[in-house]
Amino acid sequence: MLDRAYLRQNFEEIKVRLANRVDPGVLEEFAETDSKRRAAVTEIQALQERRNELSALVAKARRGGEDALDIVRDARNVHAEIHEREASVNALDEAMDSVLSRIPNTPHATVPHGTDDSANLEVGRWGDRPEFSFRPKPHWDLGVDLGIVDFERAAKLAGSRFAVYVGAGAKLERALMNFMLDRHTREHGYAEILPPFVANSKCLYGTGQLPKFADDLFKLEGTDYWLVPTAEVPLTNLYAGETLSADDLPILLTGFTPCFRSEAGSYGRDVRGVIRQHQFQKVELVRIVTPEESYDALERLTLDAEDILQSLGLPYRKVLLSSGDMGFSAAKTYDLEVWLPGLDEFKEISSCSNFEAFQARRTGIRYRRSPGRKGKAEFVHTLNGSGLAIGRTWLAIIENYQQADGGVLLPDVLQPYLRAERIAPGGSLV
RNA sequence: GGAGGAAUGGCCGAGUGGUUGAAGGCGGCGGUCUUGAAAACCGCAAGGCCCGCAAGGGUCUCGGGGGUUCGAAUCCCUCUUCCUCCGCCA
Repeated sequence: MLDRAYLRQNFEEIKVRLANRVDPGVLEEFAETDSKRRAAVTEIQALQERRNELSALVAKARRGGEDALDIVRDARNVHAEIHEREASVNALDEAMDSVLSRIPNTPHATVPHGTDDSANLEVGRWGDRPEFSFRPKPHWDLGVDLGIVDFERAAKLAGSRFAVYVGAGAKLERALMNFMLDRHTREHGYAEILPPFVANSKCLYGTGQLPKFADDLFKLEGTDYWLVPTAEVPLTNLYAGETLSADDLPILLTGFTPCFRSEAGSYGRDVRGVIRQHQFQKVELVRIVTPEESYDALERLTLDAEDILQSLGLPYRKVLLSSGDMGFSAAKTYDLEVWLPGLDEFKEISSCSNFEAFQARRTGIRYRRSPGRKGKAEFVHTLNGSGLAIGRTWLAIIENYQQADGGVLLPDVLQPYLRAERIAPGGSLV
């Protein structure tokens, strides 16, 4: 969330910056709630001051051997009045939290203004699209023909939008997981984390999925557990509520999890293949840094994701999202879109964002510049990005490396993991 | 799942109803001494919120929430987490 005082003091400016991102009514609700709350707090604090004075008088009188019954009577009245007003102060506090949690992050100055993806800016392109002497198949045909993915049997287990990976398909998924984690830990300096695949409400609130996007999540009935929609949730919340020292930063974390998304409201979109699933696997990158280095960190984190695409020889483009297309919590986002020859389009495979202090405020991650207790604790900046979505990498590989005979070549870097050079037309690794 | 115990500031640890926002120690910061460092000694140090241009004032905070009381770190209820024992279990 945004800082309450900062929002109050820069209200008109922030209103302009959030133009395409929030209903103006929500900002008016903030201003109104804020002034109501402050008036109520001021009142109740004056009453508390009166109560404390009277209590001190009672203590003094008792020490002098008097009973001070009249003072006690006054104090009792003040106590009752405080009690009465407490409820409305609490309600205003909650209203304040509620309205603040519905206000998205302010876009960075370098973010293009716009209402949707049409204002996005392509900032880079890498790799040559493969040329085929035949018409390249989409992965759903290719994968099913090879027998390495099975949608019909997956439907028996869990329904639509699930996949069962079989044989070389399963091994390819596992190889990608290992390759990505190895690369990020060995070459890019990330620490590997294997977190729980469920998280509680507080964590999802902290990273911004709740309260607004509960419909996108799976919740475990009768519990406060949610299936994680991304490893961003556990990795960022790892340090929730902690005050770190400057020496601890930057913190670089990578982790593999399955990601579970209800995909409510996406009926009819990307229904074929493994583009949009209720469960997909992903290796995530998280950086926790000081405010002054967060934009440099965004560039580096994005390059870490790009390195995976380049190592795998997958052509892609890099897109700077417009203010209208960015996620709720982000201040700046790059999307990496991989080329899919079977589908004949670029498709998002990684989304790398700087959240500035937005998530740090919600999760309570602070740090101290100078050691010890001297020096105020400040909020850190958090960033994350996919490094990469494994399911989409899987399909990008089979579509880009497909051969005329129906087989698939394997990128060099994966061959040691799979101990094979290609997937033969029958689906076996050879 | 059952039975007990615990939770205090950066860390350890006192504190069972009235200047205790909190002794003491460690750690931190500043200083004296020293060529420098160490040691020793002296001193300084919590955060949130509200009012205020400011100086400053007020209020809340001893795991979270609620209650008793004129007054709660201290008494009661509840939740969470951790520890010990029992049961179950990959």
